[in-house]
Amino acid sequence: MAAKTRQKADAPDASDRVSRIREGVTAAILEHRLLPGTKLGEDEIGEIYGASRTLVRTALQQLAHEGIVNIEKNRGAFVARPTPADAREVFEARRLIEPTIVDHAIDAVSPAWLDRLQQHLAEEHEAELRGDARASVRLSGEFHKLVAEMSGHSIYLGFLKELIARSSLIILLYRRHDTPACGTDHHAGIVSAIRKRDKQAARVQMLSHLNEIEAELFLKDPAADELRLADVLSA
Amino acid sequence: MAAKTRQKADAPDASDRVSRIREGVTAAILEHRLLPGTKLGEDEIGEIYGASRTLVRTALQQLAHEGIVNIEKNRGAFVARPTPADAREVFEARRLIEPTIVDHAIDAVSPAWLDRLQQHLAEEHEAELRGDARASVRLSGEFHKLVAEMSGHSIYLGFLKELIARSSLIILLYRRHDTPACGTDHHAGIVSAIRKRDKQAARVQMLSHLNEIEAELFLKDPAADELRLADVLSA
DNA sequence: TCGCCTGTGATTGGATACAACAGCTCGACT
DNA sequence: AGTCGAGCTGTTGTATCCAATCACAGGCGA
Repeated sequence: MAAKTRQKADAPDASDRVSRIREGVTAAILEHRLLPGTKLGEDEIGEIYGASRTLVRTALQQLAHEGIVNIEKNRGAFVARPTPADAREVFEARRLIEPTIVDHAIDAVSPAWLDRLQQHLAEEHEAELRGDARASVRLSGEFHKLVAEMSGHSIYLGFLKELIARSSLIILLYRRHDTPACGTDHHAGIVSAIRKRDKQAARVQMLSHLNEIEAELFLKDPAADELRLADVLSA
Repeated sequence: MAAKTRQKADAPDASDRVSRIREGVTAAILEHRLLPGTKLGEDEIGEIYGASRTLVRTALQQLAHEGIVNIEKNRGAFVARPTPADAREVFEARRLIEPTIVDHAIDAVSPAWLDRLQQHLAEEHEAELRGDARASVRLSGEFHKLVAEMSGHSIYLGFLKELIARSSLIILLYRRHDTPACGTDHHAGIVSAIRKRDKQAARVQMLSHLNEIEAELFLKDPAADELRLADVLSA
């Protein structure tokens, strides 16, 4: 079963130190332990991971390319703060790509994959039951990545990883209520459609799932804190 | 007219040295002056651009993320050699994304943009007339990027840049005939549809354009040289 | 008191020095 | 003669060092 993990140059399991840093910081951002705008000092991170600035810099540059970190020249790296316009772009792209991804996933369906999906649903359910919001956020994103892996389409997978990472930041910034009951049921529905190999249903469910997530956002343009302040003062 | 170039953090014109290296190498790859599999030594490139290995490494890492360079641990960077499977993925992704992009481009149409498109067509035509294959390859890719810029959708633009870069490598590797008359007429047709704001026609033309490009490829699996050798020896 | 200016500390940008690894040559042994 | 192995060479990986830049604080002048 572990034979499915490919050992390509991409290094998905990431045994090297740069990947450890990258994944550590990514996890912290995606689990909302690091808020948008937070300064990511090189020495600071380096000390945490016991690495020199060289490696930290490499990791931060990769994260910048993925869009979850902004690097400002001579100022440093900060957790990205996506604008509402960014948010709309991200979700539009997801609505375009993800239905196609489930389509491919259904072509690749196998008992082993169904098991993995089912197991993932169980994990999500469990995290939600014990009220672990951080794990819920992470697992929710990983569900989509799992489907993309299943599709076997490495380019879509790469794109989706970026979109998921950004989505997590966006949800943190623009969500109305903090009800973490975002999409476990939806995910179950999608898995069910995949199991039945019903492409049409899978596409539709994926699409409506994404629409619901976006509908729960409050994408008003001056949403950033400093702009809200300006609003108040002008009143 | 130059006022349209935005000076965002993204740095599209790229005055810094890393970008100079990245764009130099990219151009060399996309214009087929550097063939797939070519070793890109750090000192070598550094000497060419008068930069230290630090900057070269940064540039190479970015290119690796874009998928046109492979970095093998402790071995160095090489011009990527996309497999036929990669090629199919790239074109499938383009068929998914680019029709949507022209759609958005039509929403953003303006006299200034139409001028730019028209001017680009003229450049492509001229390059083709004087038989400048390298310029033709480059301009052909830039046409698609121009449409993506016009759409104003920065995520699609980023994705497309990657796809275009990979496409150029793929075309180099798998093209049947070297007739450079690939798509200038198609591009003109697409521009015409954009000018008429005919989304349906634009989508259809973009799609058939991509299909024709892919149809001209010979995507047989053991296409790499070393595999052909194995084939011969087993016969 | 407010605003500007400059000095100082901290942080990043880039280059260089050192360590680790891969590939190759040459030689010895079978 | 062929093969295996040790050492050598050149390249990459990582750490550290110096320079450049920014942010802030304190002082000076209006």
